[in-house]
Amino acid sequence: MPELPEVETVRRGLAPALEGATIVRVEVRRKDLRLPFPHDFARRLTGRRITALGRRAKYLVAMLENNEALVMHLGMSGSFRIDGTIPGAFHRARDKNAAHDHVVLHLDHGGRVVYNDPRRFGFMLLLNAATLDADRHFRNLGVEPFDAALDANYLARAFAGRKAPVKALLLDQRLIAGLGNIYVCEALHRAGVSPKRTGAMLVRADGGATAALARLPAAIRAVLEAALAAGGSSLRDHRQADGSLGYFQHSFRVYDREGAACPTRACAGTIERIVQSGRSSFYCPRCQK
DNA sequence: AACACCCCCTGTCGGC
DNA sequence: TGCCGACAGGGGGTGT
Repeated sequence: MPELPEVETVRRGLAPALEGATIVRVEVRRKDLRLPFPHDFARRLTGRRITALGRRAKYLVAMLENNEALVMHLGMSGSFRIDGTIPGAFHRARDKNAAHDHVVLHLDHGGRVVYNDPRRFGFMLLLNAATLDADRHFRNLGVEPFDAALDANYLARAFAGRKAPVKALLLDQRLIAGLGNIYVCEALHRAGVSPKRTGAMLVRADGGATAALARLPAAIRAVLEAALAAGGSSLRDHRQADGSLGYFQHSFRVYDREGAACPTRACAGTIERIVQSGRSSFYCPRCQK
């Protein structure tokens, strides 16, 4: 499911259940997800206290007292739910898709955090917290969208000479970490930039950002902020850890709206769907140039 | 290097 | 109703 707003919403939902809690038992119900579970996964988690739950890009990072970090990626269909009695947290009943409950963390306060992932594109890692940034999953990650380092100059340098379409470049986690297909489509629409434009086309001959490129950082942050305020987007009934449904999908301007009228004021365009690097792009050919 | 394509896996939906 | 192909919020590997 998740892009940055969804992962961050999951983090906020799980934090009351995990931070300060000690893992007393771990159930691992299969040998792997997208990747094999780390060696001695359950044993290495058992008895450990979680000091903080953070996020980097689309990764959740649970810091353990013993200087290891439990890194969790939700892939396309991963979700967490909280079972049992946890002060300050919401709970929801187990659903019928319990067949895809792959990991259960039993915590010392009596509650459980359950990882469910039908497609199993998610994965978990146990890494040395001190050298997390050097791990192959982290070392190439680009700037966080809310970091001030994401500005017109950064994009101009990153896009210069690139023949790939801006759609693909914004999806590249090595440039900006945390964007996915939905929010790239939405940000491009807000900035009035066609997903088909190449990186190089958005950079001036002198290496500076074009006006269109300069609109992107604010457009990215605006859509992410709005999505965070809505608790993320819920597709196919995906629920947040607290059982609630994010509702930003009702605010999509282009994503999954092929054939609909462009919502831009005074634009008479119609949203189209095209495929770029194997993934759908939704945009308005009229107001995105 | 940079880019396009394929794969992992399961579920759902639209068309016939 | 059932079957079948297309497609889905990600990311990593491979080949050109």
